[in-house]
Amino acid sequence: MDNSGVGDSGGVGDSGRVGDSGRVGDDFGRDWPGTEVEAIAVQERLRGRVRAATPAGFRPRTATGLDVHYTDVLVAAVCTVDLETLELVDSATCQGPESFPYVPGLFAFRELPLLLRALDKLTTPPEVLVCDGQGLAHPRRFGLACHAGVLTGIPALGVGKNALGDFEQPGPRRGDWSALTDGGEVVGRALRTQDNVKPVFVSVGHLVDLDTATDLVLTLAPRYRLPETTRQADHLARS
DNA sequence: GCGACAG
DNA sequence: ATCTTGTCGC
Repeated sequence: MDNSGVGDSGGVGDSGRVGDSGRVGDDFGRDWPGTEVEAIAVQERLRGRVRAATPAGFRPRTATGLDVHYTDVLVAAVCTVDLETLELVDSATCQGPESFPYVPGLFAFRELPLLLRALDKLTTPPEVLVCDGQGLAHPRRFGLACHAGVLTGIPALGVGKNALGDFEQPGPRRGDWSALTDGGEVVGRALRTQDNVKPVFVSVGHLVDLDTATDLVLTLAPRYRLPETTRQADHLARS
């Protein structure tokens, strides 16, 4: 088939050209508001495009981690690792000035513009995006991972170090998990990736279900709390 | 109303 | 996110 990147369904090429090149970074569907009110409106408009099911035959060979480091400017880094060996196979960075203030719930507007430009620089098309933050585990069900997935058309999931919703402590062993809820709705999982270590918070971004996302995160974190994708991207962003 | 709040 | 020493453990 063809999961070559941009412009999945929905179809309203409301800003910029329609994707035809297979590049990750097409302008399709992108707009970067300048105010919080506009940003929330963008989230409300795009949230309906999220697909929380894993496409049949989804067998990624690589996973791509996204992270942003804050200094004078923002440094976005993306790192693709082989899911078999967890070795780095591709990476890119991009830096630029702060373009949106930090507002919990409006994260994507701060980090995504640079992250998308970094994704454009990759040699190999990403198969699944592992975002540093939440996906559906978000007050409007449209966190960074959903936004990244919808704008690129690439399967995406969120792995947060902290949660926005409510959860009970999962069991103490690697692989144990408990439901992460918000307003009584299950929006993700508190997942223990290492024995007796604080859990991470996994949620669906786009084109993956919660079980698949959980499996991927466990695969990516055989030894450390955070997935290798995140660790590699974090390392690259601060170098 | 007030506080808390992904990175 | 970032400001920051030492310390315990594999």
